[in-house]
Amino acid sequence: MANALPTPKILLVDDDPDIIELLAYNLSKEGYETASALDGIQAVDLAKTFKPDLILMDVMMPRQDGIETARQLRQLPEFKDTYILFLTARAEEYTEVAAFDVGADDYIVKPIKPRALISRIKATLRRDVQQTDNETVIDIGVIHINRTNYSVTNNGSPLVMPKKEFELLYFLAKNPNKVFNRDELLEKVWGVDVYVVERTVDVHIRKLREKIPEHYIKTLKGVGYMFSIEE
Amino acid sequence: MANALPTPKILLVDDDPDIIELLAYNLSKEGYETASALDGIQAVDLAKTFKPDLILMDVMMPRQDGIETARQLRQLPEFKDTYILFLTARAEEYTEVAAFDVGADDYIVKPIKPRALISRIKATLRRDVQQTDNETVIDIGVIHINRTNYSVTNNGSPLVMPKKEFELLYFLAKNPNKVFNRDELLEKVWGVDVYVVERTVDVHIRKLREKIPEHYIKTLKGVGYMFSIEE
DNA sequence: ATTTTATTTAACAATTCCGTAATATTACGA
DNA sequence: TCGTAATATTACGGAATTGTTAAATAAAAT
Repeated sequence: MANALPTPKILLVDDDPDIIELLAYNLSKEGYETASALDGIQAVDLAKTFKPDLILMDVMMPRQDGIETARQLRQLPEFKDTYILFLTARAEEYTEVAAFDVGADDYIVKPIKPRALISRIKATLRRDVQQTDNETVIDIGVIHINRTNYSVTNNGSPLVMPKKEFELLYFLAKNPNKVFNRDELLEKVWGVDVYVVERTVDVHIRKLREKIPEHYIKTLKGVGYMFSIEE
Repeated sequence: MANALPTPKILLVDDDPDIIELLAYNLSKEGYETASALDGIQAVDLAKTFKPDLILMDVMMPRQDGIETARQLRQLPEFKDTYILFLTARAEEYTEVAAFDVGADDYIVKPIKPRALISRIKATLRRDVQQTDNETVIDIGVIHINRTNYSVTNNGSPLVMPKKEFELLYFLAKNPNKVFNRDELLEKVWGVDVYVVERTVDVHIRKLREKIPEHYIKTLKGVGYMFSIEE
C-alpha cells in the first residue's frame, strides 16, 4: 500500500482468536501493522504501548465489553483522537447508540467481509490525512504549488512532476528557509519505514533543480538542503 | 430562509423507528430540535406546523416516497427554501437524479455515520445563500453533461454512456482539476457499501477515454485520476 | 427464457518512476 | 593549489503502477 506516511497501526480486540487471525491476515496484507488483545482489559494496556491509529473492537467480550473499554480509552488523553470501530453481530440499535455515545467512528457488522472491512478502514483513516494535511496551496515567488491536483507552475507555466519529486518540493517549500539533512528528508518525504540510500535524495534534488529556478534550493555542505526564499 | 439561528429545527422522516431514534438521539445531542414522521404523508402535515429549517428524509418509504414528498413540499411556498436532505442506501443511484430534480440539497448515504451526518447538516445550515445550482448540467470545453437525462455530448455529437461510466465522468467533471485516488472514486461514485477491486476504476477510465478527447482525463501515477480543464 | 448489455475481474503488456552505483564536479581546509 | 570529502550528474535495471484486452458475472431488456 502506500505512501510517505508511516504505516497505520491497528489494534484488534476480540475474544475469538479466529476472528483476530482473519482480521490480522487481511490487514497486514494491506500493509497495516497490527496488534491484538483478547479482551477489553488487555486492550487498554496494550493500547498504551502500541499507540494504535485505529482500534477495531468487538462489542461483546468477556470481562469487559467494548463500550466500556472505549469509554476508558476516551478518558485517556492520548486516545482522544484515536479512531474506534466496533464489530457487532448485527446492527442492534441499542448497541449502536451506546457505541456512538462513547465516540465510535463507525461500526461493522459481522460476518466480516474482508473487502468491506478494508474499505471502511481506509475511509476512516483517510479523514485523518485530510485533516492534518492542511495546506493545499503554496506560493513562493514565481513558484506555485497546488496539492489538490499535484500541479506546480513556474511563472505560470506548468511543470510536470512525478510524485516523489512533488512531495519533496512540497515538503521543502512548506518549510522555507529551514535546512534538512538527508535523513530528515527521507523520514518526512519517503516515510519512516522506507529504507533507501541517502544519496537518493541528491538525485531528486537534481531533478527539481532542472525544473525550478536554481536559487530556490540551496545546498549547505555537510548540513543538508533548504528551500530558500531569497534570490 | 436560512434564518436558522437560535435552535435549528430538523424534521426526520423514515419508516424505520430505529433510524429515527438514532438520528434524533444524535441530533438532539448536538442541540437541534427534532420532530419525526414515519411516512411522507405524515411528513407533509407535520412540516406545516413544525416549520423545520431542514428535512432529513428517507427516499424509500411506504405510502409515499421521499421524492414525491419533496415535490409536494416544494410546491408549498413556505417550504420553497427549506433544506431537504435525502437518506439513501447507495451513492449516485437513480434516485439521486430524481432527488435533485425535486430540489434536494444533499443526500446522505446509509449506513449513517453520525459524525458525518452532523457535519453535513451543519454545512447545509451554514449556507446563508443557497447555491441552488446542484448542477444538473456541466459544460467543460466541448463536453456537455446533463444529469437530468444522463446525456453527454462531445462537440454536439451525442455519446452513449452506461450508468457507471456516466457517474464517473460526472463526478470527475464536477470536481475539475482535482485528483482522486481509486479509493476515493469508489467511495464517491460506487458508494460506501459497494466493494469492488480498485482496478475496476481503470477500466472505466479507459472507456471514458475512448469517448471523450484524450487530454481531459489525466493520470497522476501513484496519485490518481483527474479531470483536467487544460489542453 | 433468451439475448443483449453492462460491469467486474483477471491476466498480461506497456510505461513510468525510483533507487543505485559509477563517475564527474565542486567546495573547502591545509 | 592540492587533496579530500562532499555533492552533482548521469545512466541503467528493477520495481511498481497503469493501460489494455478478453473472459466471466451480473443485470436489463426483449
